[in-house]
This record gives sequence, C-alpha cells and structure tokens, in this order.
Amino acid sequence: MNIDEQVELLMQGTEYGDEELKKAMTAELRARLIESEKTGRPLRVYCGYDPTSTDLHLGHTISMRKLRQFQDLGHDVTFLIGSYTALVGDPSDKNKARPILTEEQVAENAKTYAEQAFRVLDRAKTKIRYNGEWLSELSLVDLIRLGQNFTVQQFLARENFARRLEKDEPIFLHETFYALMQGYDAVAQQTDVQVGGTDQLFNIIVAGRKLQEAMGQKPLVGVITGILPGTDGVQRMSKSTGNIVPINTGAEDMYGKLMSVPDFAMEKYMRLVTRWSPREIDALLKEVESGRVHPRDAKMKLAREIVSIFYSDDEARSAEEAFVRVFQQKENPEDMPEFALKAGATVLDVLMEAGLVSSKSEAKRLIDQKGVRLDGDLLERGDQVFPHPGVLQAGKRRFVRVK
RNA sequence: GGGCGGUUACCCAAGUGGCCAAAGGGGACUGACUGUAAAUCAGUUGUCAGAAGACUUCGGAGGUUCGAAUCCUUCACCGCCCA
Repeated sequence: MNIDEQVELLMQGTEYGDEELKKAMTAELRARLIESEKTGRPLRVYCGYDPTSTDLHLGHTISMRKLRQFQDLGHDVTFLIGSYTALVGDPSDKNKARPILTEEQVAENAKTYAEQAFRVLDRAKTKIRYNGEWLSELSLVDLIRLGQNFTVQQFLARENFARRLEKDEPIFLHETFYALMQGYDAVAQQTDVQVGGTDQLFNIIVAGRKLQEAMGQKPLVGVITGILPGTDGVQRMSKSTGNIVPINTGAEDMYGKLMSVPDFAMEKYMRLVTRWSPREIDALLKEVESGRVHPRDAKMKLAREIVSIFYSDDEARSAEEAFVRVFQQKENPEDMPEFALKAGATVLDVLMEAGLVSSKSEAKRLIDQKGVRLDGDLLERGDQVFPHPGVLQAGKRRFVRVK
C-alpha cells in the first residue's frame, strides 16, 4: 500500500467537526508515515479505554478497528487501560457526572475488556498497559504544574461543560482533571498517534498535544473516529439509550440486530466497523444507489461481514441462514431455548416462567395484542391450561420450545 | 456560613389535599404494512386479578387529616444567588 492509500484508509471514518483541523491532521499523519518509512521506526499508536463496563458493544470497537489498521501497517500499538482515569470518570459527552468506580471493579472490567478487544486486534502485536503505571506516580505538585497549561475558560468552552453550565447542572472539579490525566498519558508514552472518538477531541487535540509540547515532545496526531449510531440509526450507540449491538451476544442475534439498523446508517457501519477498504465501500454504495443491489442485500452483506469479524465465517454464514429462515421465510429458528411444561400450568405461567415476559400483566397485554402464538396459532387466553407442547412465540423474535 | 429553588414512573416533565396509577413528550413493546429498514396508522406501557376491584409507587423517615405526590417536621442529595 502506498502512502496515499495508507492515509486514505487511516483517515476513513474520521470526523473532526472542522475542515481545517482535519486537513492539518491528515497532513501531519502523512508526514509521520513518510518519516516512519524513512527511519524504519514504527509509529507509537495508542487508544485508551476506561473499563467502566464489561459489556462491549460495536461502538467500542471502532477505535480498535482503527488500531488494527495501524497494526497491519506495521506500527506499534498500545491498548491502554484507563485504570486510573476510570477512577475519575470521563465527563466527555455526558450530561451527568459518571459514577466513580472502585479499584476492584476496574480490575475486573479490564480483564473482560482486553479479552473482547482481541477479537479485533492482533493479540501478538498488541501491548497492554495501564495508565496507573505513571499516573499513580504523580505528586500534587506535578498535577498543579500540568494544570498551569490550561485555563478554566478552555474547559468552560467545551460543549458538554457549557451545556451543563447552561442547564444549571453540576460540574465537579475532579472532572476537569480527566483531560489532564489523559494528556499526560500521551506524554508518558511519547505518543505519535492517538486514536479516539469525537467525544475525545478535547482530550486528544487540546490536552494531549499541548502537554506534549510543554514537555518538549512533538505533538501527536489525533485520529478522531466518527460516532457509530445505534440500532435506531440516529443516536449514538450506548447502553443507556438501549440501542446497542453487543459483542457477546451470539452470532445469530448480532446478525439480526444489524439487519434492524436503518438503511441510512449502513455507510457508517461499513466505514467504522468493517475490514473493507474505502474503495470497496464506495463501490458497494454506488451499486445500491444505482439500484443494481437491493439495500437489503447490501445490509445482509454488511451484517455477515461484521458477524464474521467477531465470530467466524462459518458462524456468520449459519447466522445468515437462520435469519433468512426465520424472518424471510417465517419459519422457526433451529435453536431455541427449551422449557419443560409442568402439568396444569397455564399459558401465563409458561410465558412467565420461560422468561418471555417479566410480569403476568405484560403477558396478558401481549396476548391481547395478538402477540403470542403456539405452533403458529394465535393464543387468545392467558388463563387457559397450556394446550400442548410446541413452539411458543412471544412477539416477533422470542421463541421457546415447550416440551 | 446565609437566602431561595428543586428531588415524580425507563428518561424528560406536568401535577400544589379527594375527580391521581398520576397529563404531555421521548423511548420501549405489540399489531397492520414491509426488506426484523425507514416512514405511516392503530394500540399497550406499576403489580395481582377473567372482570368489578385490590395492592404498592411520587428522594428517605415520621406526623397532621376521614383522605397526601400535594400540608407539617426532620434527614439526605442537587442547583442558583450572596459570602
């Protein structure tokens, strides 16, 4: 791959919210790549992850995909676990302050995190580090010195703080430390390139670069990846909005969730999550636009690609087959949980005990709404004794085999 | 430290003694239509009960009252202004 192609790939899916900045970063990236080629020294690339939860979703993997691209081009990639920053809580893009985690929670989460990350990253080529390594060494005086590089105004100008200020919501002092800590991460690692989402723009471009300069280092190149919308196609994928595609969800479920993503969000998924090159993506989109490829088929291709990243080609293929069978041909899925019927149990009991609903009221509602079927036949009453063993369906996608 | 305001269901938010299981919006769920897309339309959205109804819920605890999300006391948390 020549330098131009490398730059195009590495900048794919990035978003700076400012053309000038994007141009500047692109130019700097190109310069570094050229320099690296000349000197033979791989670029030091990192992205930090605060292990605030154990359930990773596709949104978390965008920056990992980006790291992987650097990795494949022979650069030196560090998966930085924000063991220390997680104790503070990143205020970026949050209306509310994050709860502060205990050290045990952080350690616990970190383990799962790295494990799941290796579905995208090349394990053999990835360094794992914890930022507690250097942050725990800082003294109060050190922290104050770091703070001397920034003004309160710079923080208040940040959109998320400004918004909270506007709405009379609390901004805790410790939240401002976060950017300093992250900036110091860049310094401690003598970073060439830092990858992060647009919510990290301030932390990366302002804090990281500024501190590096203050410490006499060459300021890093920020590769700011775009935001992946959730299954609703609009809002950022996040657990609290309930629109996530989890990684540990099983191939079939992942495939199905991806198919439910609105068409207009497909391109983002292609650019941010898949292994496809910019050129391949352009070509596919063109075919859809011209009508040569049905959007549904393009989405199926997309879903299959993504599932095979996290599972395998085989599992992706059978997930696709299952999808076609269940949702396009309206047949029952091959595998479904089983439930042993107890004598005398009513329909409500079974729905409840098989975990298809969370309360009997909900079950009744579902029945009233014609949402419950047994072997394809509508069940009209919840209080009747469960008629016979068979496939019980609640809503569109919940199935249980009752034996 | 002083003054004022706030805390309502998944989220935002109305409600200032009975007509409140609590308006409205968002989200979610179901059905129709589809490509498990979008858009649209209809409905549901505390628990239990077939239904009438019963029970639990409005930051926590206690109280006044025939009756409290609404009044009082107290505790906790948050915001604003002043210092």
